[in-house]
Amino acid sequence: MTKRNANAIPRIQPKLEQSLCFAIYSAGLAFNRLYKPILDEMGLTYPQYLVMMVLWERDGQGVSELGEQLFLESNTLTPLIKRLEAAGLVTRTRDTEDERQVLVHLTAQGRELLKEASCVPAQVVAATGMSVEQLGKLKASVTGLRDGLRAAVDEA
Amino acid sequence: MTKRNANAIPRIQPKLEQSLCFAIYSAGLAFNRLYKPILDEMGLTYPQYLVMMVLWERDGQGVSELGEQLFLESNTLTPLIKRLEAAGLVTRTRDTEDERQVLVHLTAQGRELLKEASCVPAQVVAATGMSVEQLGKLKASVTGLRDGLRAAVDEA
DNA sequence: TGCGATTTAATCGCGCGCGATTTATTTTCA
DNA sequence: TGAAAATAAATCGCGCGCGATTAAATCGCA
Repeated sequence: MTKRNANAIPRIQPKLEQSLCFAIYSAGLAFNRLYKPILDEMGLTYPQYLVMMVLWERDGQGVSELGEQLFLESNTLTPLIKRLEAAGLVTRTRDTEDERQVLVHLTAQGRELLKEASCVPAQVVAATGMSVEQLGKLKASVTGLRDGLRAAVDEA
Repeated sequence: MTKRNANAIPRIQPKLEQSLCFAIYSAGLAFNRLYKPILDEMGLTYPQYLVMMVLWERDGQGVSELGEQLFLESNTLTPLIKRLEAAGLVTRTRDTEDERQVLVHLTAQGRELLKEASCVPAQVVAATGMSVEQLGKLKASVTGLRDGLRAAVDEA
C-alpha cells in the first residue's frame, strides 16, 4: 500500500443499462408476463406454480421445507398455501409427530393439474428463442450468481 | 411429417431445479436481499433506486418515459414516484406544453443522493464474487433473454 | 371546426415478499 | 423435572407489479 485509500470503495455513477441486477429484475418481469396467460388457464399465479412444482416432485412437505427450496418464508408461504387450499389443490394438516409443523399435501385435483402443467416448459422454452443448451448454460450461470449473492448476504 | 402429432407440444414434468425462470426469480430475490440493507441507509427501496438511476442519467422525464426504460407502467410508477416526492427527492409537475404529462425532476436532495449511491455498484460487484468480465457477459445474456421473452409476449 | 380516437396519468383491488412480532410446540440441560 | 432456548407457523403492515378502469388532455381528420 503506497497510497492512502488504496482500499476505498470505487465510486462510479450507477447506470441502469450496465447493471446485472436490472437485467435480472427486468427478465423476471418478462417471465412473469409470459407465464401469466399460461398459468391463468390453470388458475395459478407464478409463485403458486412454483409451490405446486415442488409438491409434484415430492408430496407432503412442511412449510419451512418448501421455503428452503423456494427461498421463501412462512410469512409469504402461509397465505399463498391457504389460497391453494381454498382452490382445492392442496390440504394443510398438522403433523401428528410434531404439532409445530403443517404438512402440505396435494389433493387429487392438485395431482391432476400436473397433466396440464406438463406442456408449460416446452412453451416457455419456445418463447425464449434460445436452444436448450444455451438455456442450460444460462441457468447454471444465474444459479451460480444467486448462490454467490446468498453467500455474501449470509456472511454479512 | 410421417407421424401424427409431430408438432404436438412435448409434455414433461416441470422441475424447479432445471428451470431458468426459477433461477432468474430466485436471483432476483437474492439481489433484493443484498440491496435491502444498502438502500435502507439511503431511504430507498430497490424499485425507487431504479427510478433514481434513470433520473440521475437524465433529469426531467415523464412517467411513461421512465416506464419505457424500467418496463413498468403508471399503475406501478405513480404511487412509487409520489413516495419519492414525499421523501423530498423529486418533484412532480404537469408539463405546460402537454398537460397530460407529469414531469419528474430531481430536487437538490435527490441529486445529492447520487454521491451516496456512487459506492453501491462496487459493493454489489464484490458481493457477486464474479469478475467484471463475467458479470458483463452474464448481463448481456440475461438482457438477450429478456428481450426474447418480451418479443414473444408482444407477438402473442 | 368539431367530434371521435388516442395518449397520459391516476385509481383500485389482489397477490406476493418481507421485516417484525406473536403463539404454540418441542428441545435442551441445569 | 422444569424453566429457558429453539423451532415452526401464523399474523400484520407496507411497497411493489399489474389487470382493469377512469378522467383529462391532445390529436386526427372529415
